[in-house]
Order: sequence, then structure tokens, then C-alpha cells
Amino acid sequence: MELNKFLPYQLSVLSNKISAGIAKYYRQQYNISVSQWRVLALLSDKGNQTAKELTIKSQMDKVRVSRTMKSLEERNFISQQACQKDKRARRYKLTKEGDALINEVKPKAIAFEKRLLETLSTIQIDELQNCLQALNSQVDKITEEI
Amino acid sequence: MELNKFLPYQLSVLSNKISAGIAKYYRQQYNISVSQWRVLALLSDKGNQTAKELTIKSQMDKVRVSRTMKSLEERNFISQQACQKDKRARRYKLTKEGDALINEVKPKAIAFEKRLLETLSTIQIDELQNCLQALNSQVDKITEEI
DNA sequence: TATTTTTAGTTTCAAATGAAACTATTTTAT
DNA sequence: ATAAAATAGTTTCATTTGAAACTAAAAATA
Repeated sequence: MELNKFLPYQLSVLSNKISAGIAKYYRQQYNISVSQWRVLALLSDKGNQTAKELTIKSQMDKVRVSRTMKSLEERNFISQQACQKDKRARRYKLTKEGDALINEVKPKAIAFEKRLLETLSTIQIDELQNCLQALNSQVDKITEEI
Repeated sequence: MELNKFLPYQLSVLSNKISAGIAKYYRQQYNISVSQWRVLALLSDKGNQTAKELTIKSQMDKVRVSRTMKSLEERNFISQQACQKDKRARRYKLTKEGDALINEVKPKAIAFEKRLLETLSTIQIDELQNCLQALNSQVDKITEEI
């Protein structure tokens, strides 16, 4: 058994390499982290979400989301509003500044992904998506057994 | 643009989920970390390697490898030997205990991977390997430009 | 209605991380 | 041969992390 043939290892190396590449770039250019980027992207897609909702969609844990919301608010990229249904929660949305930022970063992210995928054919991309999807469900299945 | 259609995000979520699943399991059962597991697997495949060599093969940074070597040595899973060619380096190999450990863990890792892949066809697995390989080269290409 | 349990989010604390500085040695260049 | 640059590996230090404990509010149950 060779480590570099081991799928979990391969995925980890690839994912870390990609994330590190993106993170470094966005940190340098805009001083935002991957967590911040994720939350901004989600709020850009749909506003007025609670931390709980963002936790689920971002797949980050609640501590990390809580800290991300705090930092984004301090930097004036998001604003909050009381949640009438549930006094524990708040609804967040992008400020004008947050919106401007994400609209500057987003095209870069899309361009990065495009460059990444240009090495694959359309069929390969489709098939890759299927595989990732299938693997995701499978991990869930396996880990809930353990 | 939706976050969950974004390949870097998808890969990160999948990889973290898999790594967390494995890490949790091996931590519980054997009290070893992913870093430790990687080094043990590499030394099991080929002994008498230096930290530098392991750094390259494990794709971890030298600080992390250094700490991993220290912890593995403290727990008596590896031993070191002076390196005659280069007095700064040492060559590491598994002890009897380290060998026993990795031979217990390895089948579990292989079984985990097998379960993971049983959701994919042989052709899909092949194609997935090709994609990962291609993406890897592509990231290298992209990031060295930035 | 009162009590218990669950949930949203924050804080605390200890561990993991990695960049940068460091030591010791080796390699390269002059 | 000597000085300068590069390399192997470690340590330091500041940051990031996430589990566990916590607060406050909501939902479920008695």
C-alpha cells in the first residue's frame, strides 16, 4: 500500500493545495480568509440568513461561523438585524461595502476555477461532479456507522 | 455563482469530511494523528528516510514533520540513525512497535478506502484518478504563476 | 402552566498550526 | 581555500482551531 495511491491522501493534498493557493491570493489582495469568503459568497447569493443557516450551508462549525460573523461585522462587510421569530438569532446581510467586495472577488474565484477546469473535458467535469457527489454520500454513510 | 457548485469548496468539504472521519477513528483506536499515520505509512513502505525526504513525500511542511518525528520517537514507534553523508540529517525507520502498529492500522485504512470506493465503478475510479492527477498539475501551474 | 430538553450562539481553554528566526552543516562561488 | 549562499532541521511566537462549557431563548413534555 502506497500513501500516494490512497484516495483520502490524494484528496487532502489536492484540496489543501487549491485552498492554500486561493487563500494566499485573497489574503494578499483583499485580506479575507476562506471562512470570510464563504460567508460573503453565501450572503451574496441570499441575504438575511442566520448564523445557523450559514453554518449548514458553509459546512463550517458554529464556533468558526460565529467568529467569522464577528470579524466581518467589525470590518463593516455585513450588518445584522434582530430576528423576530427567535430572539437568540439574528439575520445577517451584506453592507454596501461587503457587496462591493464580494463582487470584486467573485469573478476572480470563478476565473480561478475556470483555469483549474480547463485541463479537463466537459465529460470529465461532469463525471468528476458525479464522483464527488457519490463519495460525499458514501462518507456520510460510513461515518454515521462508526 | 453558488458556493456549493464551486469546485474548491466541494473538494475542501469532501476532503475534510473524509479526513475527519479517519482521524477521529484512528485517534480513538490508536491515538495517532493523520501526520503520524502518514509518516508511519511512508516508513513502512520504505525505511531509512530522512525528515526532508518524508517532508516531500508526505506533502507536509518541515515544521510539522519535525514535530511528528519527535512525537513518534517519544512513543517508540520510530528510531533514528546518524546520516553519514550529512550530519544535519538523520535516517528514520520503524521500530518493532511501529511496525506492529502500522500493520494493524493499514488494513483498516485500506478497508475504509474500499468502502468509500464501492460506490463508484472501476471506470469511474480510473477517471477520478485521472482528474485528480490533472487537477494537481494544473494547480501547480496556476499557483507558480501567481 | 411548570418543568425539562433542545437549540442558537458565545466564551474559554488547551492544542495544533505555520511563518520567521535560528543553529549547524553543506554546497557554491570567488 | 575562504566567503557567501543554500539546506536540514528546530524553536519561538503569535494565530487558528475546535471541543466543552456556558448563556439565553425556544420547543417539547408533563
